[in-house]
Amino acid sequence: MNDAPHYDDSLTIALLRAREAVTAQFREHVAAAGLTLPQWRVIRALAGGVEMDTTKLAKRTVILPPSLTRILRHLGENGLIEQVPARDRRQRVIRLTASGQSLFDEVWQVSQKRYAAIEAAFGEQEMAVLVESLNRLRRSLDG
Amino acid sequence: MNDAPHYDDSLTIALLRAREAVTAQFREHVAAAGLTLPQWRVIRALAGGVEMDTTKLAKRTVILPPSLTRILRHLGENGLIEQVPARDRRQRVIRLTASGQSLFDEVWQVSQKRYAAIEAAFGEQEMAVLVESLNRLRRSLDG
DNA sequence: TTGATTTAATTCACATGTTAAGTATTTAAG
DNA sequence: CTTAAATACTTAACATGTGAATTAAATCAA
Repeated sequence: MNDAPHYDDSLTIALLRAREAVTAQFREHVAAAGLTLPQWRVIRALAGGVEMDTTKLAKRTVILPPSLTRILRHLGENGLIEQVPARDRRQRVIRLTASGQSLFDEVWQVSQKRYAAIEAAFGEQEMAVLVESLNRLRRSLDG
Repeated sequence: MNDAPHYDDSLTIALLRAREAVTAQFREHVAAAGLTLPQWRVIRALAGGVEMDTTKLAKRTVILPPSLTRILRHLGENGLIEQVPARDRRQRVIRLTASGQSLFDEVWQVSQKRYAAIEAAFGEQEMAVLVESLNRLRRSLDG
């Protein structure tokens, strides 16, 4: 009926704003640890002794390969990650250093609290439903 | 119970991936028109003769002021937007040129089809519920 | 009216997002 | 065994994200 863009109702904008609101809950304490949010996603993916090559890491953290290359350089320079020898010499297999795991442990404690606070504010049940819905949306578009 | 990060179930990652899947549906035809997605958000916000200052535009398009400054420079150089004299001379009030509106009309036709396709794939009802849920999440975190 | 404060926008510096092209290694075809 | 194709990353170039500092104009207090 109305061709005018209903801006605030659009899915794309709603996703942007929701993401902005959620990341804001984590940005402060992650930055206090000297990390950006993408860097933190990488650290988090490797926590607990996980070893992973760049391709898997990129998919898991939702970071494009060129960005990940730069992020791994930063983290390596700060002594938070190290490279593991791999059979396939094209691959870069990465893991956390002891220092990286320590930093994870610190930041993770606060992150858990923030996550719990979001669940408390929004509703634990509704949050599970929302995550399910988001993942279903993605599957319906990928396939 | 389990301290290990349940990566794929996390709200932040689910939001990232869902957004990635949705924007992928629009990126191709927007790029074919010579626009990036943030540039398109700005064009879209101004469509139909809307005039807006930078602060409102930044909030509406979810683009931070420094980014918006650069985007407006690009769009101005391409003759898609122009400045409107404002009472408050600190403000930059912007509107589309005729050329900008034409480009909007073209791209918007395809965008509507893509949006409809997403609704068809995911479900119109579920989509409305999802958008409502995302906006409620945001309100519960902002307040 | 003057001077301090607030507001609007830009600039700067650095990090990430995005696409295309390039390099090294592995796999597979012949 | 040799070479073409595929794979894993990296580099390059440009656009945007992000926080801090800067500039210009409007507002407010005294």
